[in-house]
Amino acid sequence: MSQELNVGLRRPRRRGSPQADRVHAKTGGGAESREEDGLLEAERAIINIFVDAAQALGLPKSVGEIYGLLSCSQEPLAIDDIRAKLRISKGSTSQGLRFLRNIRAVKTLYVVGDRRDNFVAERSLRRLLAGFLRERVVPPLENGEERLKSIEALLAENSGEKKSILDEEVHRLRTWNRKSKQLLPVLLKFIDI
Amino acid sequence: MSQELNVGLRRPRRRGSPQADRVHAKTGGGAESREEDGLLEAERAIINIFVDAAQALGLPKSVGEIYGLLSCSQEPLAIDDIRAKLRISKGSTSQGLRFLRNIRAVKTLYVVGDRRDNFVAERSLRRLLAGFLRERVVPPLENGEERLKSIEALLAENSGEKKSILDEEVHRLRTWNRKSKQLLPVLLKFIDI
DNA sequence: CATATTGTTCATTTTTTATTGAACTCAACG
DNA sequence: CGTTGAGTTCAATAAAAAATGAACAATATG
Repeated sequence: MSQELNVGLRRPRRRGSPQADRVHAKTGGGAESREEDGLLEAERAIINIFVDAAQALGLPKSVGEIYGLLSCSQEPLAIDDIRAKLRISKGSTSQGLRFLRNIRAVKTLYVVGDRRDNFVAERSLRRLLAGFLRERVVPPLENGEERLKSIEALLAENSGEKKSILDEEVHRLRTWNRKSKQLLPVLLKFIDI
Repeated sequence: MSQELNVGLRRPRRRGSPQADRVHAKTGGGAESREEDGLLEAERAIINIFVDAAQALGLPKSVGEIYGLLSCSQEPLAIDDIRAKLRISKGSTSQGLRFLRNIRAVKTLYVVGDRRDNFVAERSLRRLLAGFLRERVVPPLENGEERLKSIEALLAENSGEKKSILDEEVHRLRTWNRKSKQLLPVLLKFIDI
């Protein structure tokens, strides 16, 4: 792609040949329209929603695919089921599930007589959000305070004309940091589903 | 980088030779430590905070650099000032400023006797957030409703075993969508700075 | 108008990120 | 304990995204 910011200015476009859509393009096209991978067209459309959401959050497409698939599935799925249905590699599947497990977006379920790990999607938006915040938002915010301290230290040994504006800037960033941390519980309180 | 998810599992690392840090690594190292680019070490550290924030939001590094620089600067800066201080290309600067203008994170300021566009950073977190939400969050949410409608249409012509679970799934996604839209004003009300 | 100054565009290049799959570890099972 | 099945790791590769900079407006200025 060219210089495009991929930042909502225009629609992202593929580079090479006009290519199949995500989650394996629909082939035939009957109303039922099943495929070799056993995914309904509607399922693929739902998965695409999660793929887009993942990309909006800066997560790899495969993470969105996996969560989307599990989210559409009543039964728990094992890694190899997921790999087969999505036609992605073992590695991606393993990595994606690891990430999703970390943020508690999926959990493993014990299935009697099955040695494999079986996964189900966390379907509560509240718990999903909580996991994401805990793993991905809180750590940078906590880290922020330390960074601001070290900037203050740099500024202390300093006395140029810029010092006062930078002091202000640090103060403002600290306020932002504090406010953001306060915001998290509010989010969770508001999202009650 | 190898398979790494870049997703908080581990620290992201550069690939090539052990390289200079962002915003041009500090060279000499005295307490004052100015550089050819005229940036104080503390300024660079602040800019780095914005670079990290940009990357967390899935925005290019250059966008973070530009906003960070403007945010540290008392006077408005013209494109070429920004380009020179950050040592980035004209193209990146222009694109980055366009994006920042779109989300109202910077605004142009008329300076008498100066033909050039001069930029200042929006320093209110509330307004910053409002712009980001309006430009980057609301459109996908609005679009979501349409996508759900078309999925319902697909499901209507369908009657397999999967139909009921997918109906449920669409219903759930619609609830998520609605809740998310309701959340936005709450955010803005809470962030009053 | 010619010319200079400012800013944008976009093909190309560089950098970063994601995916793949063969080689591995680790249990469970017989 | 060897073998099989499940899952992870990670070097290599492919794909996507960002940065560059020359060519191109567009506008002011003399």
